[in-house]
Amino acid sequence: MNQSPWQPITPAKPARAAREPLTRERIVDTALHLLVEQGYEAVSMRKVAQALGTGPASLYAHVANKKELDQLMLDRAAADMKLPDADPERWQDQLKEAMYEVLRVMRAYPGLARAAIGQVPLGEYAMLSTERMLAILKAGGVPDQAAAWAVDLIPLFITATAFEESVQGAADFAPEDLEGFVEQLRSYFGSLDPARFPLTIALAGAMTTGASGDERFDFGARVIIAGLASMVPETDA
Amino acid sequence: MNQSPWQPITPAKPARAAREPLTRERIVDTALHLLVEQGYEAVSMRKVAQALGTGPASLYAHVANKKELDQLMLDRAAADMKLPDADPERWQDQLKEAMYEVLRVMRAYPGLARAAIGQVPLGEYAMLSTERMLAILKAGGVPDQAAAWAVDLIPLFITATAFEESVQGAADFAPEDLEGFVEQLRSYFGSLDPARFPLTIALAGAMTTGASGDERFDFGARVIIAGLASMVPETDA
DNA sequence: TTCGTTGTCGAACACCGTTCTACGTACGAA
DNA sequence: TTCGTACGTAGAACGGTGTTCGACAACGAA
Repeated sequence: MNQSPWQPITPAKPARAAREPLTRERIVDTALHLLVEQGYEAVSMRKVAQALGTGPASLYAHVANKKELDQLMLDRAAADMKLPDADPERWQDQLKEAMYEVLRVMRAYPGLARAAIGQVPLGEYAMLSTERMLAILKAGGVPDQAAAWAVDLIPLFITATAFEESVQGAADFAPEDLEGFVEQLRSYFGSLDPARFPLTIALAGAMTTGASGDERFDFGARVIIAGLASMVPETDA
Repeated sequence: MNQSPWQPITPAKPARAAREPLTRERIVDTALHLLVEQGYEAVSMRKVAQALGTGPASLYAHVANKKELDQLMLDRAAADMKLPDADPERWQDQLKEAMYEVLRVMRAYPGLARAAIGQVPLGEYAMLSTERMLAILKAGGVPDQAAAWAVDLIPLFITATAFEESVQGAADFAPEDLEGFVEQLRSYFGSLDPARFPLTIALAGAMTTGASGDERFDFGARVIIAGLASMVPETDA
């Protein structure tokens, strides 16, 4: 403003020096903020850059690519997870608590599951969660190999659940239409050919139960925990 | 060729009438072929149209959008699944067979899991698979509600597994590098801070076992089947 | 002070799904 | 047989994506 407009001596001193510099941390912060605010679709390199007042190319000095940014967001989110200390007396309850806690964080960052699925979580916080889950399993007497695979299976289940929810959440219909959709589904099941789909028809009600809420997730958690419990070698007690 | 080039009487009669017309079936065929040949990334509306010798806009007369095309591919693939007839004596074995069969088809169409996850499979063939799986579960005495949720949980697990594999398959490193990657992973686990990651270090070997092959999947299948078995109410026998 | 390294960032590339719109062709009605 | 219309075709374009290029500016070391 106070400079001659016809002779741009150092063109406006872009006020960039005044602004705090771009860092990996600020980028992840902004990305997560965008994720919480507007969902996973909104987290594009362009939108993150725009939110930071710059162009997309600038991000690549701090982040290798979008996938790495996803991983960084994931690990930042993993820091929110508070898993219980292992208590041999209640390992099954604790395992379920832990599963709900992971799901809670996944839900807090809708769409993050999309980044998490199929990626080995190597971030520090994610690995701390794994460590705690291993402790619970070992406290319960689950054999080493089973425990090792379980800490792969359990996040897989939770992530897939969260992914599913995020897909449905990102779909066109609003959550309040969900009940109507389920109703539609149930009547569709009921209208099938009874000769070919007898069980689907008979169980139409059961299959469409628990579309919202945690009933389905809780069932999966129970199945997994019971399955793991069956692998604990019998000792005394 | 045999027409005067300077006076295009009926401009070349675009040989389009000679070509068989576009149909939904041909589109799905081409898309699946592309999927098998080049992976999920290659299945774009543009590439499918190009393979059919036309432009992307033409597809929209037969297919609502990409998502519907994904669903159609999925159901076509589901037609390949051959699930066993229910036999009460061997329901657990049969359930595992069924799970492997679904996985086999998912693997035959790499990346299809990406389309399947989070979608209620309503196609005819997909629902026939569900029906057969319900039959196996009911033959085993699994309660109705558990069976109904199980036919949701089981495909979720399989799809997530296939998804994971397709992500790793689409990654930069070739499958032959996988062993090296696993080795790297193991040594990374081993180099962690023993005070904070004692179990991760102790189980580094177990956690990196079965990266390729079916060991991990088999474990998941065993856990789920055992968990379901524990829900079968005890009767005689 | 000069040099070289490093972060910044507008522009561009090659894609993507989808829509608009003009154009032919084919078919039913007159 | 002719006409009108409705429908499938498809080029072009819109707005979006991740990523790369290359010019530029800022700063620390020599």
